[in-house]
Amino acid sequence: MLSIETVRREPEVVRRSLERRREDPGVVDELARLDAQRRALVAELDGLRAEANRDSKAVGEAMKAGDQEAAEGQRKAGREAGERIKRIEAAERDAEAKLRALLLTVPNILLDDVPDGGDESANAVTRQEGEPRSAESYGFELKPHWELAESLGITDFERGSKLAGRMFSVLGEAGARLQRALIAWMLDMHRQRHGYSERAVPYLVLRETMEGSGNLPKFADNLYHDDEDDLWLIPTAEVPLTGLHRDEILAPGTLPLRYMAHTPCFRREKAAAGTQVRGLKRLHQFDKVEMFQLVEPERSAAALEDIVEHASDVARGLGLPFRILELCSGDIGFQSAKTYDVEVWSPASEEWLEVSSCSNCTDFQARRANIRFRRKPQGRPEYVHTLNGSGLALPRVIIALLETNQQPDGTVRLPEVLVPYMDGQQVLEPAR
RNA sequence: GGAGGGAUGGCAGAGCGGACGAAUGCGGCGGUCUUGAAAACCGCUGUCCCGAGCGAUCGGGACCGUGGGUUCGAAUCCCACUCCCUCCGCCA
Repeated sequence: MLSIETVRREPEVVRRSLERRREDPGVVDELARLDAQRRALVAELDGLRAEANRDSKAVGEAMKAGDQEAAEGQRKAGREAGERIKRIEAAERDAEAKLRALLLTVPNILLDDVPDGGDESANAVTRQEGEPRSAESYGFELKPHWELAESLGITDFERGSKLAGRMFSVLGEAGARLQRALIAWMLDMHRQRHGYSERAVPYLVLRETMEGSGNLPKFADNLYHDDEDDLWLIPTAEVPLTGLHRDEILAPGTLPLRYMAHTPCFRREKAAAGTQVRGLKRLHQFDKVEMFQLVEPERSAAALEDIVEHASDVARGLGLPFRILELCSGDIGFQSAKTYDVEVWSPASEEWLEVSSCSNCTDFQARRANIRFRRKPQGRPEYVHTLNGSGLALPRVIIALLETNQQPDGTVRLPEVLVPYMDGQQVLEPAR
């Protein structure tokens, strides 16, 4: 959520950011109108309440003085003021609710250094590591991951669909073990080398928690929801991790905070309904390791670079060629002020797969979730900046791993770092 | 699911319907003392909104789990809800 003060004082900044996102800047005027309306009501209300407070006090004094007549007069005045207050209060509440509802739909203000562009074609490749090999260079016919995964016992899509419908999978023994190894290795790396503290969080959260991270009210369509208890299935661990310090004022010296969590992620993928995506590339439920940071505002730009590096370390450690994309203004998500994507190479389909999206959400989520900090014990509270990044999304890592390391006989070599996590196993072999 | 108890400032913990943004203690900050530290003593110490000022700050308003109600006036009375604790039942 933007600060209404920003909208009031620097409307042109907000407008320019919306234009760069290819969104309608008209909301800015509507916000200004609602804000002015609300402030006028607040001023009137405060005046009336001051008056009513004086009346009440006068009743007490008159009674103490034994002047029943004066007390009754003041009592009547207070009663009348109370009635007016009730009316204005209702109007003020209404104005405030309207303002907030609209404010909740406005995306974060982009950082200045975000490259301009309308869609993903304008995203800039900032760096690449490892050579993305062509399918041809392997010297044998590469199998696409969905074939490898089925033959190696990584996936069992038929049974996945039987259990839960389309875009769900069952991981077979090899897949389940491989995923568990990857998760454990990633978490260990982020803890030991990058200083993240692990959390195990709820996968179902309250509406307020979803609002805090920015997923509601705007993106309800993409979320699974339990009507009976109004609980929402998380689309990413970013949601509960953002909620962790909701309504808190962090003491001096607390920041920066680095959290990570492994969770399943649930996405309705409504937009993808009807599109043909094979295998593990797009699922309604997938596992992910998520990194999350809370930092002082002046440190968030550097922290974003750090997170990208932490995500890169995962791809690097697995020996997967990857590249970093700097998203352009039109492609950046709602909560984010600046985003980098990390993509790994899929040699069989010869395409880059997004395995991580690293975002600096500045104070946007902190404001919604009301997460503040103090620089000094008696200092004024300020909003923190929040950042998140996948580290990494598991199904697509598995895709790249299988395709990149496959051998002519249909087996797949495992990266060295995973061997200890796989009980010494070095090669995945077709299940019989 | 049933019965009972509770929710007050960073923490602990008081609070006859008016003088309560709220005693007291602890903690924190600043100071006195000290070579330094501790102890002792003194002072300060919540958040948000509106308005004024470049600003230190000042004026007004709101907030004692949340939402409603009674009243001229609610931390205090009434109702509903949420969460926590204890006991019973059920359960991985």
